[in-house]
Amino acid sequence: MSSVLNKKIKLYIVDDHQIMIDGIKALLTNKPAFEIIGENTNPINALEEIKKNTPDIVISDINMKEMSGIELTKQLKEIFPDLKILALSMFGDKETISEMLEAGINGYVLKNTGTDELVTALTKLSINQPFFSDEVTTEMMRVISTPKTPQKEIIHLTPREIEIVKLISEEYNNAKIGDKLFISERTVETHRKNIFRKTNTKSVAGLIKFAIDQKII
Amino acid sequence: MSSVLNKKIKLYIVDDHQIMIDGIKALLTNKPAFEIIGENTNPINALEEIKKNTPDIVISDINMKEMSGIELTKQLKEIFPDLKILALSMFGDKETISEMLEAGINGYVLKNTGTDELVTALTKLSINQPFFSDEVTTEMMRVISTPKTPQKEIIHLTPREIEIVKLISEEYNNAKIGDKLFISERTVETHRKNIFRKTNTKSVAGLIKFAIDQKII
DNA sequence: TTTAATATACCCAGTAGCACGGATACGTTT
DNA sequence: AAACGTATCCGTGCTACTGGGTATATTAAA
Repeated sequence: MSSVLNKKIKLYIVDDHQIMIDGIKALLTNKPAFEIIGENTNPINALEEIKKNTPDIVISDINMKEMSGIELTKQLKEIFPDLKILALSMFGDKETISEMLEAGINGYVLKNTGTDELVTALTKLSINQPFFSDEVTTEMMRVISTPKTPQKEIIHLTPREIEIVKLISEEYNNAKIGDKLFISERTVETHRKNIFRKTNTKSVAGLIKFAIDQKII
Repeated sequence: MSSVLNKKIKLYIVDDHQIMIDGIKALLTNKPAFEIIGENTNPINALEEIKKNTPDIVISDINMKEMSGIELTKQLKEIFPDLKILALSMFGDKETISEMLEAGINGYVLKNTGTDELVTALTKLSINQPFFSDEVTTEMMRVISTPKTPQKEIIHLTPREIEIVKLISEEYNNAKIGDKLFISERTVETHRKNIFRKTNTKSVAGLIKFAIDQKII
């Protein structure tokens, strides 16, 4: 704690939106514990600046044009494992939270939560404690408590099979598919058989639904 | 212009995100031409406050929990047709822009554009001129220049045909469908034929994609 | 090196779906 | 009332797909 009292906590702000940066700065003007040593609307430039003049905490948006906050976090953590990173985001969806946690985030605050929360988060992070908005925590709990993953077994199709599926979805018949791929119609039939077996479907109808589900088409 | 010089332009800020409100306020602190007479993170409450103490310009976010900026704009414009409304949004997608224009928006600024732009927009609006961010303008031009709408003709399937489509999508074959609907397999085939003709598809693959597109399944 | 997976190809028997016929019933328009 | 469009129904053949095998060359993994 003593170090916290003796010297200011150096902050660096990365956010696509200048207004958001200004908002954060406005919030912290009357908080002498914090000192903003830099800001940038471009995460790539921010990365370079942080390398030269390293802050204690980086406040970063997640959804940015040039580079995602997830990527930025990964790169920063690789160079400065002790650097604290506070994610600031509009959304608190499962995937993003999971990815940010894996990247090594120290805190996650939703942009629509109270302003005090930001200060609380920064204070926590400065004394090596994590901080997450309630909504984020709830989402995290939900993820953890989910009875494992629905364990829908991963169906693996070979590259060739995926090609065939795509052509089937484009309404080609077996003969045409054979022509297109320079293989015998018999071979196409074999691939079809294997595909239906693997995907547990018994008609093109089911196959197409599978393909859409798997984002093959 | 004289009125602008003589008295301050009264602003009201509506945004889900307190930080964003603070950012806007910070931006305008050294702009004596503007006076912020109110702010709210809840558009419904904002609507009530604005009714009581009406500003010259309302700066509003578009994507808000309780009520969209589009709805807020409509309601405000109904009561105060001369009230200027400046939309502030993360995104500049076609649909949103169109809807906002229909609602009677006076300006549209993207949150990730420069801070000066906000001041420019407010100034323009105060002298009864519209203002739109370049990105928004570009998108608007694109919408207008688009050769009409792709006019995808509405394909009408009869209730019976829709039933058939559903059953096909569930991997039933013609015989089973006939059994289920108490009709001959031949009749099912006729329906199929007509469905393929109407939907301009030539295999189940295309039909399923059509059905998903049309939200039949 | 043996094993497993992938991609290729074929045969054959059975059948589902398609093309091409034709038919009846019902409502709308002229 | 006649004409028209739409929805419903049915039969006959032919073609394409299905499902059961078997087989080989290549590559990746153990």
